[in-house]
Amino acid sequence: MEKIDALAALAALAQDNRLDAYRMLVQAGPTGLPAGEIATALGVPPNTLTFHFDRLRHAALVTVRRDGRSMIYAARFDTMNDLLGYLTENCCGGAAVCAPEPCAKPADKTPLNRKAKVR
Amino acid sequence: MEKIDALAALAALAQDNRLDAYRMLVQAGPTGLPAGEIATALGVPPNTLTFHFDRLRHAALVTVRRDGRSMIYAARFDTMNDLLGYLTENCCGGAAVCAPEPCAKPADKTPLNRKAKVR
DNA sequence: CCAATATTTCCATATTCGTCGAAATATGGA
DNA sequence: TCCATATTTCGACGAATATGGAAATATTGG
Repeated sequence: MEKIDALAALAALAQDNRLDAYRMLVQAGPTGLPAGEIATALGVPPNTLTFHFDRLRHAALVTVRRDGRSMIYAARFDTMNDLLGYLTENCCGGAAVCAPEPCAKPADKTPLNRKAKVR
Repeated sequence: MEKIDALAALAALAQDNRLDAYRMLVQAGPTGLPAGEIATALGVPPNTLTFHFDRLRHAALVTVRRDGRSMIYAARFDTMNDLLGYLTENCCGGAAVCAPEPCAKPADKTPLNRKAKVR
């Protein structure tokens, strides 16, 4: 995942209503949920939600498909995985360092992971 | 990590200059880097960078300490780990589902992870 | 104390963001 | 076709963001 894509995904998730909507979709699984159901559950007017879904869609975090009169939104799990990968690689000193424990790291000044590609 | 903290961390990272600055700090390790060095490297005026560091600091993503005339900023790896944990738990259908593969999931309509705590 | 260095605070500005009323569009059913 | 339902598009608004010039603050060395 490129930096610009990670930036888009982070920005998309960094908003209350969007994070809530996205989490509902994640729990709903690949089946997805109709827009109206989410609007009702979150107490957000449908047009406002459309705005937020656009953001999530442009960040490749959700997909849409029409089912009758309803628009069914579903989470794109692959993108979240890519984002996690990006954050682990680029923003956590490498998975090996961060994944297991609260990040033990060397005390010397040599960068611990030259291997991490910096774009 | 609470939802509000995750939101703050996501918002803090969802900006070009801040993401760059944070990544520099991650690579620098616990030793950290002086503000001026980062300002020069990124080509951002020092006062603008102060603004961004404030955001990162309020999101608990970095710490500061004074060393002579310089302010040394350092990444807080623990917070990034918490964020990754939050995203995995709440936004990826549970680590067990997402970590290994591009998220294979059941086709039935039963929510796959009732266990995931929703705050 | 004074000058130089490093960073922050204050302030103004342009841009982007989140929100929602109102109208428009799409679909299914009688 | 006409109506009800579901969602989007349009337009406007206040709030929050990102930016940087200018001045203020803190620290070191002479």
